[in-house]
Amino acid sequence: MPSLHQKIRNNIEGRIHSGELKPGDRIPFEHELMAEYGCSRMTVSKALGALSQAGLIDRRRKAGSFVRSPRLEAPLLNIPDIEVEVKARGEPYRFDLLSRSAYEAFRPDEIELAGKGGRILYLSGVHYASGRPLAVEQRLINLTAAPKAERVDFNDRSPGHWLLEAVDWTEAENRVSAESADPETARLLRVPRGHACLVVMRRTWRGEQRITGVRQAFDGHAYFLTERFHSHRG
Amino acid sequence: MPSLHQKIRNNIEGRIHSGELKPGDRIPFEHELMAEYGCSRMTVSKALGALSQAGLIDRRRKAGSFVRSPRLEAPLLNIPDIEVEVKARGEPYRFDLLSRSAYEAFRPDEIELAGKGGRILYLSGVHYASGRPLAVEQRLINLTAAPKAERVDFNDRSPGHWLLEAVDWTEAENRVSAESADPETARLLRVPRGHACLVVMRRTWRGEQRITGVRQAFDGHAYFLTERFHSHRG
DNA sequence: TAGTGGTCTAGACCACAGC
DNA sequence: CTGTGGTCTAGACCACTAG
Repeated sequence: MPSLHQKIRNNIEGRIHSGELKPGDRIPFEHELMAEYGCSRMTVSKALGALSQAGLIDRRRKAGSFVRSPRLEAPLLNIPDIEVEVKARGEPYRFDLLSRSAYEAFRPDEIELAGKGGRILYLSGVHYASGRPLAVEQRLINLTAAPKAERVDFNDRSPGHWLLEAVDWTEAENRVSAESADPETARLLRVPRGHACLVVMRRTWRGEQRITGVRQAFDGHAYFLTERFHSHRG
Repeated sequence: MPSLHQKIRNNIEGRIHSGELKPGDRIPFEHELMAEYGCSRMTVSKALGALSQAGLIDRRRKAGSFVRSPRLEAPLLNIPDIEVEVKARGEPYRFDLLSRSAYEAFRPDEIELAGKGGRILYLSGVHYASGRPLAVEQRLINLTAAPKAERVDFNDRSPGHWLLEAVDWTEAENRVSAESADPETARLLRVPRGHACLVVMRRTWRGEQRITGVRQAFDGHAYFLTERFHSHRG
């Protein structure tokens, strides 16, 4: 259940993205929104403040709040943390662990991750937003690099979220592709077989040592990656 | 004169960046900060909420607020130039123009690009690598921003390649998603209907002015995007 | 269960920009 | 001068979770 200030924010954000409110348009005054939602001014202010911080609106005393033109953003890339992204949208998040096992590296990709004789933690599970499946994840963790992982209960925690907090990393590589959903993935995502999925494969390092490798398959219609950056020429 | 919640935020942010507070450390509880700054809880909450939204801290009920692991910065992002990428792999490149027309902006997305009454150049075509189709492209060019485009023969030149050389840009936004191939796209890419395609939608700006908007659909099995980057913590 | 953050209220004063 | 947003208060109840 989104909070009231989230509702107000989502409502206005939707009207901007739908084109109902265009750059330059004035959005209702705070006191008008107070009346519309029957709430206090602080609540309205929190919603508009968040929109302002997100760069969607421009607020001017005495004049009002106005829809901004697309703004410049710093080129910032991060390892997407699905848990954080879902919660940032004001939706409840859940991770369901499907399987878990620890064993000695055997396949070539496992040996590349943990070295010969190194131990691997394999995890698979599903990320949910508002109770609907968002992504299926398969992950290998190098237990030499992150030994604590073996004692963590991932039944209700996103492994990626835990790793980002628990283990320092120095390098990461994302590979993004599109694939048709195999029957198992389709079942877990609750989409038809063959449905287009956005697949992100990521590897992370700490120095020369590999930490984790993960494959995340998103419903292609429900998720997209966005990056915004500016020219080095200006 | 910074406001009080700004002071609190700046103070904590400084202690994080200076290393006094490290990832995992707990920052003072709200009631402790209330006493320290002699202010109400709402003020403290606003400061910590901003730090949380900025991704610097993680807040957990009953537990407290904790410094998060650092985010990463992108070393460089660029606009992929398919022509350059294909040739860099040592393969012959070809662009086939399918259709071309110039007209006045009509649809909402066209008006967003060129303004009301602005003129648009629409191009569609296929990128080939070693004679095999790699991507289908549909592109709108704002002729106010790039008037020279109207006199260019794109029958054998990649519009993206020409634009990158002819027109300066300051901002760009990429949106990456996965879609099933519609019949027309499938025919052009020579893949089955419903085949998973990697779709890149890109918009570019020069200051406040839009330059171009393009949608490129790649065979999901033949193409992927890769990015590699470093943590600033090392 | 107790303590934390999450949210919200009904006021208030002030700074600033538009009229 | 007036009306707007910017900030702040001193409460309150609720949700979640660590112990």
